[in-house]
Amino acid sequence: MMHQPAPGGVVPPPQMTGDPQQLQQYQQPTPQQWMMMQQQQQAPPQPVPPPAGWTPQPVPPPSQMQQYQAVQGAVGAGEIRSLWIGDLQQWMDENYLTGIFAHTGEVLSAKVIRNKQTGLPEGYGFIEFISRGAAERILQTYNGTSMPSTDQAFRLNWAALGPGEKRQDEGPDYTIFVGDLAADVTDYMLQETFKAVYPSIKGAKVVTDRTTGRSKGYGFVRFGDENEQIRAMTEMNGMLCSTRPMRIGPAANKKPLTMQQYPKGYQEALILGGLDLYQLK
DNA sequence: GATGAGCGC
Repeated sequence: MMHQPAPGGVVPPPQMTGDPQQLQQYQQPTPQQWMMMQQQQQAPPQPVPPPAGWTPQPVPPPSQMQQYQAVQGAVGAGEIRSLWIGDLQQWMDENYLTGIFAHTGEVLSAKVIRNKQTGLPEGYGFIEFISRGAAERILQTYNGTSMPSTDQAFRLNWAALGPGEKRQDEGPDYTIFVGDLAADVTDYMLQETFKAVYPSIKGAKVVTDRTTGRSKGYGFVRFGDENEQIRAMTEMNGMLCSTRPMRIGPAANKKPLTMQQYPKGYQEALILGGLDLYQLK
């Protein structure tokens, strides 16, 4: 196992006594506010505005965070020290997120992304730590384990961008399906397996069960270069990743190309064929 | 087990 208990200085949470990858049905003593909110939430499945009293207490940042705020400027600028967190439930707010890691003293802030129109959480957020190392420890230690007060697994990853940065299209992705993966294969391992031979690799993702966080045994690898995608389909089929040979197939692309990504002649054919432009945007 | 969906104003 690559994972290790958090090194000195960081008190591991109580559920972290064993292998973090072994999911536990551990239930932490439940803060009442969260439970109450959870119940409110479950009763009427509301599409629209958060009930008043959604947030039990406004978030006064713990005083220790302010100390670290000062440190922040000294920390390497441009260093990514935020984690992206997904699969959040609706009642999980900034308080909840910072609370989880408060004992480390290394959390700077948390942000839950909400829909601008409805104000409802989008199901993901960001957590900023005092350093990349701190964030990495959290990622290693918690990813895949149960979130407090739930049997929902943490889904954590590096934040790809800093706040305010724009995600730019680097062109289309060429994706392959990879099946027969061993249970221990992670996004990172999958990507590394291809990286040396296919430099255009953009990312790899192992599909996991939403609640347990366990691998479903298949995933996707994205390339920037179509030729590398095509080569990988044959060259990597049957190659070992972790302990098992991969079975590679074409990816069923759920996300259609944008109109600009089609070759010119093909665009016209689509239009003549009555395919609406807006379906492709 | 067999075709996801996840990046901030």
